[in-house]
Amino acid sequence: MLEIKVNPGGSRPIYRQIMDQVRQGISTKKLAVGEALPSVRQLAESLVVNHNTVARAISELVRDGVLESRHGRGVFVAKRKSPFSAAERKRRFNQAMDEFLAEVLVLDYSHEHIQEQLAARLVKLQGPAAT
Amino acid sequence: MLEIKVNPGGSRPIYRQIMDQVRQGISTKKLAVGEALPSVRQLAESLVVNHNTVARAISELVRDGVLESRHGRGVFVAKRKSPFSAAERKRRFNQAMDEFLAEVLVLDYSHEHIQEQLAARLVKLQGPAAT
Amino acid sequence: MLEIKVNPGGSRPIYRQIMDQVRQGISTKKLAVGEALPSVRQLAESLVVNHNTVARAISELVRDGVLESRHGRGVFVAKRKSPFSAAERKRRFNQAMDEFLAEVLVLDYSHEHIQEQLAARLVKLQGPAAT
Amino acid sequence: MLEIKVNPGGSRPIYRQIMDQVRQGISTKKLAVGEALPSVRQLAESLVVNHNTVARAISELVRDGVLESRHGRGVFVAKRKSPFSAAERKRRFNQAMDEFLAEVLVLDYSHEHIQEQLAARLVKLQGPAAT
DNA sequence: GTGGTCTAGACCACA
DNA sequence: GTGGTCTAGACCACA
Repeated sequence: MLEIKVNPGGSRPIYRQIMDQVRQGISTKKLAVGEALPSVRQLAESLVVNHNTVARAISELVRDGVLESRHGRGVFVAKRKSPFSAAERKRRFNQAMDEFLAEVLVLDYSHEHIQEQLAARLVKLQGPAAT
Repeated sequence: MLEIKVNPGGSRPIYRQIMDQVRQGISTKKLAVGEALPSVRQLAESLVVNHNTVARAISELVRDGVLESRHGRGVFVAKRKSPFSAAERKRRFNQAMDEFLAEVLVLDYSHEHIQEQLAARLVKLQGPAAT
Repeated sequence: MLEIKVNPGGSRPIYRQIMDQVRQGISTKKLAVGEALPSVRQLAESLVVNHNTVARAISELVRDGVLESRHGRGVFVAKRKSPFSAAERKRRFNQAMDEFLAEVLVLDYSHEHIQEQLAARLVKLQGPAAT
Repeated sequence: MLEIKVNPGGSRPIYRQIMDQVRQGISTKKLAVGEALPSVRQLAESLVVNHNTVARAISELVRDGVLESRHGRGVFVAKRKSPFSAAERKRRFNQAMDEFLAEVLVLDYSHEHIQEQLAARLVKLQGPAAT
């Protein structure tokens, strides 16, 4: 069961926060392939958010091939991989990197610190599974 | 003289691009403390950008204490240090990292690849300095 | 200037009808690369449709790389090509073909007729330009 | 005996998949006029599908005059011809073509490729018949 | 019950 | 002015 939390004040739109957390849930195996998500209305209620907002997050994840929707039945974690071409993946990667660096370089952290923090995060993602 | 470039296509707002580059110019000493910035109009013209957009960037930097405005004389680099509190820096850093990872993890790159790319980027930033 | 018409009764959702017509406008060169679209609100008014519906169509076209949005300025026809991998394009093509055939075979047209109709449509798309 | 297969993952509703296959069974004489269909419950079980879904498909086919229900006896293939008016057939055909082209044209395939693929598909359909 | 679409209307961010 | 997000609430389609 995936736990999602949403911060309505933040600068990141709510529907994106939901998308991010679903994707992270999948990356970290908290959500297994084929598993069903809570229904749109249930999620909306538990997040105290309008159902349209949840629906938007989910429908974009479906378009990205991360989820699969079966009308009348529910939404499931898809098995498909990234539907994007290598060029598009690179483009998105670079853009994300650009924005990250723009945001972070301004904060005057050392390059080492930035790299260590990234490494620490990635390790945490691989998970408590590792003993 | 600081060279600023602006990418109107990107998803990053133009006024933020300007702010970031001014801040980086100061960090990297391309802009010295006490140095004057070009006027809003000049900047706007050279960047091919609405002058309101430049004005907004400048006024937020003044508000943050990065720049100082002397009425009728122009805008100057302030002598204050990092304008963020430690807590604020950390918060910003973590948020930027969250967003970066959310974007990038779905692209099916390995963790090693992500780290290498970051390292490569950081090296390039120091780059031309190396003699 | 692109002319769009929408049929609110139809089984195809309005936002998809809009997407289809924008894409066709681009395919048939009625919309040039770099050209601006009418604003979301203007389009909504002329189609007698809520602005959210138009916004949805446009935002999905942006995600598909067909359009480019510049905040505060407008929406423009992008120059990017299909961002999808070859496998994904094939998958989408086959799915569209499946649905087309399922819909059409039931109507008892001859195979020749189906092919001729397709050919006729494709010719028409290339346009009145050909003399 | 007609073999029906249903793909629950696809975007096409299950009840429509069933309807289409019954119709095609009749066109291709796999289902003879007057022949009985399996009961709703049997069909539902063999397709691993909710019986309401099967019931819906059948009842719409009855409404369209493709099948005939004889109370207490079962459901039979009716002797009527194509249940669509010429105008209705044309309308459906054109709409299916519109949607197909809308999906497919953005995928950057050449017109030739699209036509070849269609031809190949149609050949395969006649296929196994060829002795 | 579950997903999908749409309107009306508000409010924010950017140029 | 222009795009973007969100809520409240309705109604439809599917299983």
